[in-house]
Amino acid sequence: MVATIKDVAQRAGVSLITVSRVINDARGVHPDTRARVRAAIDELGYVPNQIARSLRSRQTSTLALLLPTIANSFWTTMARGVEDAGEERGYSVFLCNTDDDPAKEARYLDVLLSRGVEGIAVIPTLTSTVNLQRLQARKLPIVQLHRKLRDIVVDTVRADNLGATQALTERLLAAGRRRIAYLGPPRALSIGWDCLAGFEAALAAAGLEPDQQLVAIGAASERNGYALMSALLHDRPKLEALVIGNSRQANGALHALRDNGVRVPDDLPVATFYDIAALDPYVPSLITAIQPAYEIGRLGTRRLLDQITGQRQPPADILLPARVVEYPHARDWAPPALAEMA
Amino acid sequence: MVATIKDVAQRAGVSLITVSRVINDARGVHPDTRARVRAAIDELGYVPNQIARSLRSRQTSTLALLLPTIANSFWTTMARGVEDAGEERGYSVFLCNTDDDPAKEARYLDVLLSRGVEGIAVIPTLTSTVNLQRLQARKLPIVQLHRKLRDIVVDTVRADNLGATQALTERLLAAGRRRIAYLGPPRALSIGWDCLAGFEAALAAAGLEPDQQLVAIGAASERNGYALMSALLHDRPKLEALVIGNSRQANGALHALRDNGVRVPDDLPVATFYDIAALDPYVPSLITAIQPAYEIGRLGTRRLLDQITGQRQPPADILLPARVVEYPHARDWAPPALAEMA
DNA sequence: TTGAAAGCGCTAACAA
DNA sequence: TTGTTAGCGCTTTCAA
Repeated sequence: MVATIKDVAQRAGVSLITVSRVINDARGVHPDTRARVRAAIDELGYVPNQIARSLRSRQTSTLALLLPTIANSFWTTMARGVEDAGEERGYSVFLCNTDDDPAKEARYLDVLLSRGVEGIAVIPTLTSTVNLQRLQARKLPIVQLHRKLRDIVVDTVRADNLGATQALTERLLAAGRRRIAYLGPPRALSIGWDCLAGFEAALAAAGLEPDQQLVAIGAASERNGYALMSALLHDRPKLEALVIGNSRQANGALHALRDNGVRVPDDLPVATFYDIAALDPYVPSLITAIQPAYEIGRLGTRRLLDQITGQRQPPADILLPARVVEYPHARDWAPPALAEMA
Repeated sequence: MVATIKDVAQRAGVSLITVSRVINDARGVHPDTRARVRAAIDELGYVPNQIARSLRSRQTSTLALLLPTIANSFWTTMARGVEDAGEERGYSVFLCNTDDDPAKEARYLDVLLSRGVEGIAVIPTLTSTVNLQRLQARKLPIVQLHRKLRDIVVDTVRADNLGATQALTERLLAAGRRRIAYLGPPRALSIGWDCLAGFEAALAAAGLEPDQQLVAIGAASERNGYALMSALLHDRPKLEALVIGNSRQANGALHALRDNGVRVPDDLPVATFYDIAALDPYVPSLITAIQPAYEIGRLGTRRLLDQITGQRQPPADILLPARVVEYPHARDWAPPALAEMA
């Protein structure tokens, strides 16, 4: 059998509680006693049973992250921020793939409640409100990441999408473009609303009327990006530039441009939300806004941990700036000299 | 306070154990009683405490996956397979980023042991052996994914890299190429060894002597892929084709080819391990072997769960076939007709 | 079909 | 500085 605290106590010739104090680094244990207990722990290969500890102390040192899917590097970059922030404070994280399905999300919440997670970071679906209200009723600390539901008041950490889209648009304006089209996700999403607002703000600042004929809005899928782009090309051939508010739509739109013989950026400069680094010399030159996925996860989780440890602050909506860069940009590794090689 | 089994029992007018039987779907409870208990559960919003349950029953219904990093879609595709297989049987999964650091791996193992995970799926580092032996000493079920350590006997599920590299090489041979170079990771890695063996097997089957001057081996990084490729181009200008055994090296090598004005595939056809779908119309045409990451995770976890539930079979080394495809390949979505659009 | 008693491994509260 | 007692919420064992 696996060693318990009792075995350690016997071997060290002390009581259970003394061992407990040693493994919890509590003060008030004589250094000699401590050393004896430590020795016994090593000899037995004792590992404290976190389950028993949790049952008694009501602390599990676990968090959960509900995310659309782990099979997408944008979300997992964020997840990595969550994990790292958790690890800093001794917390483990359950990752749960909701597939953006509220029912699946609800099922996971039961599991997570039964496992006693101390806080939940969530990238909510459009209709997560009821699920999150249930958590609030239990007073479970929550933080929203990346997306913001309006009908609920909780800490939120996300990118400044309005500012980013405004910056993207300004780059195109600065290059002398005027007939700028916009392609983005539905306004019902916080992101969709913000991106469009940023686009319009930039136009307004330049003294331009937004032309509704140049605004194409639809579901944030690759397929739909292709469709919307095709329609724009068909109806409004004289585009001078393009802003895209979503990276999946951007993929589809780039396919459509390619299929229609439109070269990027020679025929049409494109500014978009995007984050791909793998094969950058082959990607067409783009102006891109890179959302701080890792920082969103990390800061959000720190706020969550602050809630858990009782440092409750009023819920805030925190916006982190996106970085605007041009692709292809410099490699993050330098090609080594030939002489360096073995 | 949160409702416990005791509250439910009181409300339903039965004993604790009867409630326990209901939530565990045990037989031998009168339908009427069952209904009464169910009603009490709903009224109180009772969720069983998995911690208490685990302490008593010694079952946590949790697994762990130790992987290099969650911020890489190859690993998370595999992780998604692990999660889905776990969910099928009611298991939650802890994901742990080892960053390929055995010390970090060891630290996570302590946490996982203390949390009572019932099994561990691991993508081992080169020097994980000691860590894994510690688990074996505790009789904790293990499965290795994707990589195979030689010094330890446990279930392993991975891609048939030998067969895949052989198939890649054969494609180039079938196209009439003879002076084929090979660029891959160190032989000390199971993958490195297998890929090189597959390359050589294909040459041998075609009656060709492998030319050691055309074989470049080094660390599996993008930077190193660039360096190895540059050296090959410098020393052996008359290459007719290229096989690459690792996707990070492939990225670097493609950079190097581009920087040296070598067009792919016109000047040099390239066959490689690769898995990128995002912007395929822009990626140079490649022959690629796609490893079944999801299936590796899923099958491996099923084997792990079989071990846990006592269906122990002798440890096996299971090879799943890789798919060989040519990039750019067909989109997995069809562009919609313009008429379809709103 | 139902229940009473014991105890999983640990820590909180109190005592010496 | 060290120890004793009780009990976290549940399931196992045994009994009715």
